[in-house]
Order: sequence, then structure tokens, then C-alpha cells
Amino acid sequence: MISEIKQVKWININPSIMEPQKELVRIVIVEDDQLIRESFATLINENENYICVSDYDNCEDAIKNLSSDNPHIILMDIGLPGMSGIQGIRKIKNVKPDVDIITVTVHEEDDKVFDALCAGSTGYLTKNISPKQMINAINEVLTGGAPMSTNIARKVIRSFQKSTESPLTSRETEVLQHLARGKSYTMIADELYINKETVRTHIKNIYQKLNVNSKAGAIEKATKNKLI
Amino acid sequence: MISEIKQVKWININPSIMEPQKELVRIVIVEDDQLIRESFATLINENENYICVSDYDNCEDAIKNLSSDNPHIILMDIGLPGMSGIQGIRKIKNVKPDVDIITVTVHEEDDKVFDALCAGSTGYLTKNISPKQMINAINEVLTGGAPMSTNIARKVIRSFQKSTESPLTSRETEVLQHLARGKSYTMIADELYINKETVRTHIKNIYQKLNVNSKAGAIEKATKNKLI
DNA sequence: AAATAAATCACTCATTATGGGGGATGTTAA
DNA sequence: TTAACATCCCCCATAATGAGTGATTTATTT
Repeated sequence: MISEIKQVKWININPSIMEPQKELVRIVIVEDDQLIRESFATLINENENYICVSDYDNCEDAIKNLSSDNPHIILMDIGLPGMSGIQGIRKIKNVKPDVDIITVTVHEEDDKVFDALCAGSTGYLTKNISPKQMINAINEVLTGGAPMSTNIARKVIRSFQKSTESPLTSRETEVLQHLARGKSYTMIADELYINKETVRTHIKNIYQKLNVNSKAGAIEKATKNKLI
Repeated sequence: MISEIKQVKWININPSIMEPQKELVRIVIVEDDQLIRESFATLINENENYICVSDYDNCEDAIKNLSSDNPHIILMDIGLPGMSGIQGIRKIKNVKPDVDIITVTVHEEDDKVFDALCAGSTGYLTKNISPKQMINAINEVLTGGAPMSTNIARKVIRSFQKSTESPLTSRETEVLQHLARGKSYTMIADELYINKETVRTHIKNIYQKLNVNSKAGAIEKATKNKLI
């Protein structure tokens, strides 16, 4: 009986009617090191669910062919000749906002990480990851995740966290937060249900403690030291 | 020869001289659901490297015993009776900044996530994780990582990312960014090498486009819509 | 009980900053 | 060749700011 059923399948000219072709995940690689680029491409094509539709050694070409490549995911180096990967991410996200970009790089500097994420990268991997981890990362993106190397994740989390030792009192911190949102003394007073003069006093004390003498100075120092 | 060496080991009264006791990772659980609390504790104690030194159903008690428990890691629920987990995280980090807190909760709301991370949480897990994932998360923290559920990671990343469709020109965005840092028109003009009057014009246009009529309004709207 | 920190409010004074109105010019991209 | 963008200019009234010098009250700590 089993063989009979199989027969039915075999006489079908187009097998896709019986076994509909799986929709492959289209991946583009942008990476100037040929060796790395090719090894990524091989890795991707070895997986039955993925296809590397194109690979480029620069952003400009990748952007040019973006609509014909029509990728779901782009693996992106950010130390590229010509247009930087960061700018590239921005442009790509402008043209095709729904593509997921995974930044893959040797750089672990805070600036690069945050620039890439701000620009629109969905994940941030360092190049020392294993092939298995790379495939995992792609899977994660496809299921709504945001793959990051562990130390990158820690950096990202740390960027949220305020300093535990602030010279400012909680009330002063509150006032400064409002100031940093562009509020005037009068508005701050109204929102905190205190007198404008009290706000002035708090701000005078804040300036003294932070050793500054202007709004901009206080906001800059407080931001840098994660006081707000 | 091997047996001889073993002999030497056996005649030792205190075996720790030969096999020094492994330093156990001390873990504290704060979770008001008794069932969950006990299952976490069991899971931890089953692992030879970990020990659950204490478990509490509220923050206050956990803080009280913080120095005697001396934990490396705290698993923290944030929907607690009495002091909220968020406040608890803040207090704990103030008293003992080097402890790593992993928030474990049913809540996936953006606010809770960011509050917990801002307060000093090193990881953020939702309660639907498997025992294996929980152990993995603890390992990640110990190796400098920041474990997060995938959708939490995406939320965190998204919080960095600017809108791709802004009504503002790049120059206007630039001006607004400076304004949001508390700079005056004059300072902005100096830093962008343009005339103060030009800054004024940009700001007038920004206000019109954002449909506001003040600095605070513009900053609020721009922040909410991720234009800056 | 005395000292300290924190939060609150008051008044003056000079200077800047801000928002709204009007208009203008040159460049670049669609 | 329009439209968008970036640049600059002037007037005006009001609000905001920074510095100075004070005071009161309420906790908390010593």
C-alpha cells in the first residue's frame, strides 16, 4: 500500500505539488575579507533552510542590489572600505526597513556597538563565534530575538544602569531629570508641586555639587556619569 | 604506581588538602510563589557548582540577611508583596554593588523591563524558561554575560533604534539633539558653525513640523517618537 | 541635645534666552 | 522649474537663567 502511494507521487511531473518547496531564508553577506566572506557563505548554504543570495565586499554594491537580492537577513561587517558599515546600516534600513541586519565584527568598542544598534542592527556578534553560534544567531533573529555576544549584552545592559554613588540627593536628581527634558523652572515647579524658588535652590546646589555653572554643563556631566 | 599515590591520598585525614573544596556559587532566591521558589531552589541545589543559601518571599527579608547570605547571584521576582522588586534591586545594588541580580518574572511590559535593568538587574528572564535555560543563564552571568529572553533582547535593542521616518531634516535633527542636551541657541550655533539666527529658523521649523511651541514639547515629542 | 543634611521658600539684579512675526538668498534635487 | 533645504537678518515682548544672600522646617545622626 505504501508503495502504491509512492507511485502516485512519482508520476507527478512537478514534485513541488506533493512536497511544496520550502521558502528559503535569503541572506546577504557584506564583508571585505574574502576568506571570511566565503566561509560564511559556505556555512549558510550548507544549511537546507538558508541561501546566501549574494555577497559583497562593500556597502555600496549591497545597497545597489538590495531590491533584486531581496534578503531577509544581512550579515554586516562594519570595518569596510568606502562607506562605513554604520552608514550602510542606516541606508539599508531606510530603503528596506523590514530587513534584519546582524552586525558581525571584530570591534568591541562601546561606540561601535551602540552606533550599530542605533543605526538599526538587530544583533551584534563578534567574529570569534563558532559556525554553530552563527546559525543559532540567524535562527534567533528569525524568531524575533536579538542575538548578541555575551560581553556585548553586558555592555548594552550597563548602558541602562545608573550610578549607585551619586553626589545628588533624590530630589536633586529628579529636578535634573526634568531639566534634561527641556523643562523650565516654572514647569518643574508645577510638576513637582513645589515653588519655583525651591527649584532654583535645588539647581544652584546641583551646579555646585557637579562643579558646573550652566544647564548644559550639568546635563552633560550628569549624563556622562550616569546620574540621570 | 598509581595505587601507591592513591594510598597517600587515603591516609590523609582531611581530603580537602588533596581535593580542595570547590568554591560554590552562592545563590539567593526572592520569589513569593512558594512552588516556584522551591522548584528553583531544587534546581540550583541539584547542580554541584551552585548552592541556594537562602530563599525569601519578600525583599525586606532578603535585604536584611544580605551580608550573612553573601550571595554571588540573586534570582529576583518583581511582582512582590511589600517592597517592589524594582525598589529591592536598587537597595540591594546600593548595599552590595557587586552582586549580580537576575530578574525572573512573568512581566514582559517594556516599563518593567527597563525599570529592572535601570535599577541594576544584570539579566531579565521570563518565567516560561526551562530548567536548562535557567542554569545557562546563571552560567552566562558568571562569565560576564547578560542573559535575556529573546523578546526581551529585541525590546532592549529596539529602545536604541531611531525612527526611519522622521519629518525632520538631518540638520533639524542635529539642532534638536543639541537642544535636548540643554544647549542654548548661541551654543548650538557655535558648535554647528552657523549663525544663531539660522538655529532660530531651524527651531521654528521643528516646532511647526512637530506641532509644538516650546523646547520641552519638542524634546518630549521627539523622544517619544525616537526622532533623536 | 547638638549637629548635619535635606527640602522648602524669598527677594534682588543683570543678562540671556526664547517664541512669534516678518522677510531674504543661494543651492540642490525632483 | 518648482519645492525643499539651509542659511541669514530684523523687531518685539516676555520668560528664563545664574549669582548672591538669606530663612525655616523636618528628619537623622552623633
